[in-house]
Amino acid sequence: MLYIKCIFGGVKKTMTRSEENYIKSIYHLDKVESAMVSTNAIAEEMQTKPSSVTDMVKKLSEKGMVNHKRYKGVSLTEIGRKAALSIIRKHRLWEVFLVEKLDFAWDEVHEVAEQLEHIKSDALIEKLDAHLGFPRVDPHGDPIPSKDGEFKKVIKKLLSEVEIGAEGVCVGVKDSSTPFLKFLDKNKIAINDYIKTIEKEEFDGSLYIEVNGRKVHISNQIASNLYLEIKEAE
Amino acid sequence: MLYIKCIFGGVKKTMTRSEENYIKSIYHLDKVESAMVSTNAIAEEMQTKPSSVTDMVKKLSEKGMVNHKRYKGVSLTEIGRKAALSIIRKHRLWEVFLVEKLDFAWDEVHEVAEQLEHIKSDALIEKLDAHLGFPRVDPHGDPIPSKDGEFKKVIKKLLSEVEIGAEGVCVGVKDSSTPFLKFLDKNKIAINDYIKTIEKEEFDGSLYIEVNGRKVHISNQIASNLYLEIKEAE
DNA sequence: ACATATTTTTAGATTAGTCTAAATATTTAT
DNA sequence: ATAAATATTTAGACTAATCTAAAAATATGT
Ligand SMILES: [Mn+2]
Ligand SMILES: [Mn+2]
Ligand SMILES: [Mn+2]
Ligand SMILES: [Mn+2]
Repeated sequence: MLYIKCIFGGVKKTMTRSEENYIKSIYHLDKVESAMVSTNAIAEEMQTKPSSVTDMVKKLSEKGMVNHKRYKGVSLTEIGRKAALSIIRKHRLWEVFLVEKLDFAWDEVHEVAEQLEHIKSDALIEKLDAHLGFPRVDPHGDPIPSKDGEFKKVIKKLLSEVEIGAEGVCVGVKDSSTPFLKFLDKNKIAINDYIKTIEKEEFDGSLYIEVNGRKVHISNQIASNLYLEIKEAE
Repeated sequence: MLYIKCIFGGVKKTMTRSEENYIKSIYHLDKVESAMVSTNAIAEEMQTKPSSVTDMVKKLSEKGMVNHKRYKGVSLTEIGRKAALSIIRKHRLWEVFLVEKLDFAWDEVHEVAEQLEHIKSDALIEKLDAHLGFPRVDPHGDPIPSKDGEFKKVIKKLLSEVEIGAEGVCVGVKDSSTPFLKFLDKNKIAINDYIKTIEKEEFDGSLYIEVNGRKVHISNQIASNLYLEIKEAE
């Protein structure tokens, strides 16, 4: 197994690729549910078996990356959270690189970034960050954590959940799957477009909207996967 | 273990990171000795034990990447050679990227390229190649194989082996270690500099040369690690 | 409350890659 | 040509990461 030293929040830890993938999964699950993360949920996310998860969770727990209460689930420690953010930072910076510099489409970058995020070199990621002009968000609108794990909180709401008449900049997608992103490309809806909600169809919950002034009719499923930045009314 | 399909010379093969590193080592050893490569030589190159080499060689042999005669050593098959060149291509393209785009010094890129060379994505490496303007050589002057394993043969000679009075462009280094590259930086000797040999010191074999017109005195050890492109006298 | 269903953990096996120590083959030197 | 030295392979063990099947804990429904 390949071990290379890295620094997370000032604490030197060495993690295998598998450990990193688990930590990242746990982070993502932790965010949406905010309770303890269940073994089955991790297994589902990682496309693996619950028994494998139990094994890995034990190891991560011994390393101080997660808190584990038998039969009750896991949560990230501060070190684990920092580690997760470090990997997410790398993943998103590489995604920016692939789209901005190498001309990949935004639906093609995930698999490669999934590999690149594990390259171990602090100098590399800092120089990459500079080369890209210190981007704040990735091609899908997701924020890029800073070196020490901070990130800008965007006040955003799903298009399906804003009141009719609301308007704002499209700042992200919830689903990053190829079919969805390709749909958006085809319908010329992109990050940073200005969107107004015009009317909601009672029957199917579909939405009449304006994208940069152009009228578009989208299903409720589409609307449930697009984020709008909402200006707080003062 | 992580397996991702890749294409080498039209033949789909999946190789682990470890297999790739072995194949690359065998390729490098094969080139200098051109006889069969010995188990101990591979163990030395890979910083591992002969018994581990034997195991891996068996696996590579079953996969059709090397020919193995028990107790006699190994040589690469055509598929193995193509695989090695594919990895070397990636390694050197990434080195160019690190130096040209991310501002790494030429003595800092090897370790990171050693990781990046294993990223599996044909699209990635083709787009990277284009992004870099299809470079023919890496920062150390080593040629970059084309997608299908061809590369330009440079007629080059070690500075220590050319006759006195010979002159030509410095096209590469034999040793790529940090101390040697830093020495060259310090003494302002770089790839593409024009070098003339003036005189050889009988006593220690050291060499008086001119680098872009500037007089420099270098030891025989330095001269034995610098390549000059020699113009064939017609 | 208690039986049933679900979730989680344990036990034991498997594969890749490595190691040490011992056995075997080859090379070298007398 | 034989013995000694060297090189290579085999045998057996170890760790990391996974799996299946079975056991144990927790949650759910009536
Ligand atoms: Mn990954
Ligand atoms: Mn993304
Ligand atoms: Mn490598
Ligand atoms: Mn190089």
